Amino acid sequence: MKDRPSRATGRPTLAQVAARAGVSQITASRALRSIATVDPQLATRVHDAAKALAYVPNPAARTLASARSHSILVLVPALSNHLFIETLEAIQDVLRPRGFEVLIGNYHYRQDEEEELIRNYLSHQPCGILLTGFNRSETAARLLANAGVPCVYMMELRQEEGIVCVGFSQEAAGAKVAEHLLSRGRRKLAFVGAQLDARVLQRRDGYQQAIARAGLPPAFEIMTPEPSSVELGGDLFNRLLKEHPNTDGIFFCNDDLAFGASFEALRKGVAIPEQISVVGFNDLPGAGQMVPRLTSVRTPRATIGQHAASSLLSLLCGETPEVTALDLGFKLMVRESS
Amino acid sequence: MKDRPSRATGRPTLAQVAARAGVSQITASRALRSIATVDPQLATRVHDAAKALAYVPNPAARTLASARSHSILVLVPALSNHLFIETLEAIQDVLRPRGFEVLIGNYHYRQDEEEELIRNYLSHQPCGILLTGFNRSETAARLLANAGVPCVYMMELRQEEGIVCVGFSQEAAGAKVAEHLLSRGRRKLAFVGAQLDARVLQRRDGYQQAIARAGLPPAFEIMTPEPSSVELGGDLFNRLLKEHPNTDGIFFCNDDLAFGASFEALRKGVAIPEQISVVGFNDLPGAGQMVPRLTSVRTPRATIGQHAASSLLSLLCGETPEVTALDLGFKLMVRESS
DNA sequence: CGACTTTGAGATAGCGCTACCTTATTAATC
DNA sequence: GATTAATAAGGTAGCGCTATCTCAAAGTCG
Repeated sequence: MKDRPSRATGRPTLAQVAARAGVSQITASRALRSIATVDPQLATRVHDAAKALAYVPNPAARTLASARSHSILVLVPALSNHLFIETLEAIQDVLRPRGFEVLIGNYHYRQDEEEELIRNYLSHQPCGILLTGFNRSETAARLLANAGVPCVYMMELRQEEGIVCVGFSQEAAGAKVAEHLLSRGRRKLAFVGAQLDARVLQRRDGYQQAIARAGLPPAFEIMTPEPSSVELGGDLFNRLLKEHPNTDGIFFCNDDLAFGASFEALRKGVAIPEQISVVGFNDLPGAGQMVPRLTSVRTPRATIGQHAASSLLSLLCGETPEVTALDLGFKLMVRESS
Repeated sequence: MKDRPSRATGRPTLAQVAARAGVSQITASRALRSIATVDPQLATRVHDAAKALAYVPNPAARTLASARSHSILVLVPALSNHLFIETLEAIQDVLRPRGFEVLIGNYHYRQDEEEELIRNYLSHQPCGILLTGFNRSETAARLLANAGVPCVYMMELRQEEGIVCVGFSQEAAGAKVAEHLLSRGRRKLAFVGAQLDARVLQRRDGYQQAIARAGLPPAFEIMTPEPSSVELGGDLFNRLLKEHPNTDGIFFCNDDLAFGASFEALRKGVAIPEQISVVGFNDLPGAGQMVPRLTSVRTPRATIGQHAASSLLSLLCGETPEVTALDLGFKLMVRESS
């Protein structure tokens, strides 16, 4: 048994820790991984030795030997949206302290890119994957299934055997917005959506259904696949005013669009909320400072990240959560704009 | 020589590729890594075999054997700031197609957290590191130096032997803002800064120096270490108006603060730019849509990421760039607010 | 109380690659 | 034409860990 520092990094190896603790290498390995079958007294000796040598395990060696890394892949459709940043941060706050490394994959709302990322990152043998929603290519889904890596889905809910997900009902949120606008006496409603991912469409559906339930004609829809931006919000608002000048309530699929619309309204002298009520989505920082302060749906994005990460940890321990579809709800923040 | 699929992933191994190509494993390895000493004809055979088997190298094995991974660590002070997201995206656009994996470390503007991230990620033996600015703990700097990993510094410039950096002069940008406000006839200037990192202070210095050069008294400063936010911008603006009601020009250290101030001004009826000129920094998306449209300094954050990544790649090839401090400049976007 | 299980520790053998050394082949030099 | 130098391929031996098997010691039961 050799016990010398690592060739490359010059850092101590497990063999050195074992030698110092006076145990075999494999016992040291087990002790450091907190595997039950090691005597507590020996385990303490090993931990002391590791601390004294400032031992840090070599992740590559660990991954090669065990065929599973300690990294967790998180796939999000965008980083430019503050929404996912907060989710990511919450995930990291849970996983990093427990010794997991978080790999971030941004697929820019593109299925082919997501597929490519999955293909690439699977070669790193992640021990778990966090995914956004359920809408992905057949191939991507098959890759995930074949890999046999535990997955947790975020943002959307689905009651299905073997699927663990954390989110809220996008439909219910859309419905809530419709009910709010109706309660304000608005009757000529519109929906403005961009970057039409599954969740935007679900919100739209919930919104329209609530309007239908109230016995009103469907909301006019302006939808574009372009990426959302403040600027686009202004453009779509102008288009809406031109096509349907008597609109009195608008649900924007996200706050960025609503911000842009608000600026245009200020500029054109369109009175919000007197002439038109405006509601956004996500309650991004800044929504409460807008002029007028923007009504928006606060989504539990940080909490979703936190619970998704925790659920994944449970799965890694072999536990099966009793609640497989965790609904964290949402909150309509009513402000001046409606 | 065994040539069977990987135990864990079931995926083909290098041995299989070699067998199929009728060469030794090491030759296959060299061919796939494009090492010159292999016959072009053999190399083609190897590449064909790899393609036929859909071979993907095992990064853990590669890292363990070569004591160097194919991952590049990028350390940024925040993800919540759109600025760094754009830089990150540009970095990934350069590095991912070349087979490098990008590891993102967010240290939340905290030196101790940066140090911890460096310590942690060095165990993954990254082949290069991209850092933000030069301001870090002694320990962090020593860790980096000892690791012997090529580094490129972003956002700030420093002419120093052996340091490769890509950015722009924060001082010059600050000075440019001062000159612009002075050219608009503003004489009672202020500087409002939050999240006081080195770059904010450099902008402030440049701003004050330009004011001094014009023979005017220094700008009044409101500075707070709190994280920047739209809301904070409004608060600091109100504080400034109370303490120095005759201020006629404000340089906000970033756009978020300027946004918040603009909203407060609208709400209070403070006329921008008639009563006070306002200038932001970074020219975030939305600055051009604000009411009034915000004058801001457009920073080359995407280009910085792109060039920093390219420079790092050069260093990895053993090349030494002739320009070690690449100044990408900036552009003052003059709009309605000034 | 002897056969059986349980438990904790160690020895061994890789994981899938690449560094390094060695050998075979060809080119270059006097 | 013998010696040296350059070049290209292969053999071998790990990288630093963990899975798996083995074995001794201690507990359990009818």
